[in-house]
Amino acid sequence: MDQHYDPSSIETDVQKNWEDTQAFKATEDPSREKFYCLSMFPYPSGKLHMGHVRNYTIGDVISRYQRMQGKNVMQPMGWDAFGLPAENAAIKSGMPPAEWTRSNIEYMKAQLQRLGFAYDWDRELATCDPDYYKWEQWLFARLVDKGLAYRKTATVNWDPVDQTVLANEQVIDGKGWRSGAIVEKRNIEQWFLRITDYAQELLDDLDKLPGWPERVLTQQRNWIGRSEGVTMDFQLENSEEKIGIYTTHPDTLMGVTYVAVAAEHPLSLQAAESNPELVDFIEECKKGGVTEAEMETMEKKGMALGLNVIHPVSGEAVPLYVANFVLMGYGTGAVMAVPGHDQRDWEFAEKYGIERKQVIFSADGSDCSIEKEAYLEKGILSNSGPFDGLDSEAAFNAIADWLKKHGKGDKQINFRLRDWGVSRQRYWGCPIPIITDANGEAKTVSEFPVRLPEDVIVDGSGSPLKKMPEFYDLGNGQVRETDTFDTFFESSWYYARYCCPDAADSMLDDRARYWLPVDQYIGGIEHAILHLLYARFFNKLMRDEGLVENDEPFSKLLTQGMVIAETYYRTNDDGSKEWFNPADVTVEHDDKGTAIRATLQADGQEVSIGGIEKMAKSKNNGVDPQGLIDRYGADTVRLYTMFAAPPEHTLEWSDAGVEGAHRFLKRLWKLSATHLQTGNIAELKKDELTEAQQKLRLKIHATISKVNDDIGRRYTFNTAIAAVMELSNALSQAKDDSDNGRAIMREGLETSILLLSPIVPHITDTLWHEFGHTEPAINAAWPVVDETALVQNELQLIVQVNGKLRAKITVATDADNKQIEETAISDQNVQKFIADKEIRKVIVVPGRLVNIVVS
RNA sequence: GCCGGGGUGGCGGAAUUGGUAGACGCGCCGGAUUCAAAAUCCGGUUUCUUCGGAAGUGCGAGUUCGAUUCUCGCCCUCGGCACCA
Repeated sequence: MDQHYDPSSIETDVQKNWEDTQAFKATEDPSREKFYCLSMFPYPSGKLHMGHVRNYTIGDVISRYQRMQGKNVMQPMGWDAFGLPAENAAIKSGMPPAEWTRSNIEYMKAQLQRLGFAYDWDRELATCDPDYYKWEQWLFARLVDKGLAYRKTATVNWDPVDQTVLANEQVIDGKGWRSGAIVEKRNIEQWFLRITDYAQELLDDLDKLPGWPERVLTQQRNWIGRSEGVTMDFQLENSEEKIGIYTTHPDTLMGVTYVAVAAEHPLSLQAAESNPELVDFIEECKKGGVTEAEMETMEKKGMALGLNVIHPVSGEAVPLYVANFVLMGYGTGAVMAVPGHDQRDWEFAEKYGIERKQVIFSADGSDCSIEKEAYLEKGILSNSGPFDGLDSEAAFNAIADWLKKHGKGDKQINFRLRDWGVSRQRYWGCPIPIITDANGEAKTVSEFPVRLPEDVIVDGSGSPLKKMPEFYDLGNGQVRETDTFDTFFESSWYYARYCCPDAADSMLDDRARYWLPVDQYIGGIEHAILHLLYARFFNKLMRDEGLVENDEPFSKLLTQGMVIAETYYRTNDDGSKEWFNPADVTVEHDDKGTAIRATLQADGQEVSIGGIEKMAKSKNNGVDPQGLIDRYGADTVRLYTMFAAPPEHTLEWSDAGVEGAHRFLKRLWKLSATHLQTGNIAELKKDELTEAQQKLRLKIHATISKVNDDIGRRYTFNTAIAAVMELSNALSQAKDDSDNGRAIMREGLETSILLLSPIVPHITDTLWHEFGHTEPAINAAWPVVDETALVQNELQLIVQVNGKLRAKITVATDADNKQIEETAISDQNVQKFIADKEIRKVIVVPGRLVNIVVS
């Protein structure tokens, strides 16, 4: 065999062999245990970035490991092909989005293949293909029929210069990204899906997902935001008009001293007609930031409307305010305010001199004063008329019952989650299959797909569809919808379509019921809420349509961390920063290895070392995977990304680390080549092993056991690799030319090769053949632990005195505690520390340590 | 402001159930090889030290024979957030 490791030639050969033998084609086989491993599909933006490489390597390692465990593995790949970047590229280059997207797909597919991922490419799909999107049009039509999709007016960002709707990310500081014009809010008719109908189930079923990270579950729970409370009406004084409010603290109802409405509330707008000051205030509220962080920290402001409302229980009049912290979009746009028991209300009352009334008192007599801040604990009611003496919990029910009995309110469960607006006033997306007739009546189309015209010019002034009567004008006053779906629509069900990508007569078929749910889903944490929530919702919609049987689409979820890298910059005269790519910078270190100086290779002059940040165009710190693959081969790139950090952590890019990974592969190659030169190997005689040989075999089998746990259960690929590195270090140190010695070397090398094969599949497959195997490594059985190799006659224990390490002793495996104690105490160094002291206690932890406690 | 992660050598990280802190890799130092360099190989590498040891996992307490691990308080940092009544 060649003494020299040449990744590019072996990787080409191995990949060709996989392709020729259709090695990763997945076929349904009910007699075998299936394993569906899915990595989130990429948006075809042009070329792969490091985040993709990391994501897909993780998925590939899991897939290949499961395959070697004997499972029937399916790992597909496809393209999230609709979206805004294609339109932006079209504006810049004039290339139609379809063409741009398809050429990107072609290039990126070649990159994925070059990395050697074990995909079943026969299942490839692109969401911009009519054969794909026709089925979501079909499903949408079903949802319209069922009343789960409906049309209502909603607000969008409107660029008055470009005459187009803008996505949130196209609005920068309130201005259009291209025109710079001040963005306006416009109300237009849009389609919504009733995800709120599924809010409770989406919440409850989170409990069925123990294989999801806790923080994703928490984020989803918070997003759904279930709360139990009470709705009730406050009547306007001297009027028939009522204001509905929602509260989660009805127990504090008797402490209400004012009611506040949102700036956009009808009552507030009405009052503004005769109050110019109020008009100004409402305008001011519109301008303020709307993020949660801004809201929580901003000054609480309001204005009295000069009206009173009647307390539903006491009949007292309390003032009505408009306040900047009340949101029109949530609940009823009005709140009851209890300054005594809500900190925000307390601050508002303090500012405007409104009465604070205490109605909850501590049960145990501890301080519950509301002089300095609101009292937020539960307690006993007082100053609450008929409800005095009840505790908070009992009062919740008693007050709710009272309101219901008197027709003034009722219990209600609220969700933060709102219905999903799916209309986008965009071109490059799936057409919404709706036709509006001359009477303004919307109906679904009956033939699918509604094809998106692809031969168009995108100039940035609105969707081309709106300028194509041949698309929308159907005659007789019938008009086709020109909006397209939110691209989350496509990504909400692609995982199911992979099971049967060629199903021509239905959205899904029996094959989906074989493969689903996805056993392992891998993707970025940035999708923790929206994509994963929508996909879960779609799964339930498809289930209720009889298309799938499972309640949840993804049994296990792994969220990989970001890829980050050092940044380098120079500050220009005008204070702006120019960023330099790490590849163009040389870093000098001091004797300890601390970076002290960085220079630009081009001019040799110094550059500033910035922080370590997420790889991004804006900081020019991205590392192009292609260059690394060309230089080191796919295996090295795969090995480094899996070795540098556990999958959930951020991964800090290091060129030196890549070198190290490459060095390891070279050593493995060399060690194998050297061993193979020693010729034929006799069979191992297990009962004639020397102590050193036993030790080495123990290391081999302990490594198998460790790697099984690390890859199969913990997904800590970095420690699995470290374990094999340890084994290979031990093998290279063993200089043993005896028959048994060479047999153990063979065993150790073959084991290392198979254990590493999910991670670095090309070099291992090549070596596997060099070791005389005719079947490819992907079809080899996973190494099995030889339990007899793990048996030890003696083991090492550590000896502590008062918890401090003082000696290491070797004892027989079957020694009893008394013998162990004696050996420990008689140790010379231990004696030094216990000499003239009294032994108070000896703790023996079997197989681990002895701790001698002395006074 | 709220919610959720983190904090261990010069660096990335390891220590899985409370039991040898720093595995493995990088970097750095020394040596071998070389005309020389690259590559490769061998050895060393937490800090302090009177060379016996001592200290040490963000800071301060606590529980324990024993704490990176558990509890309480604080500091820093990263991520998420839709004014959530």
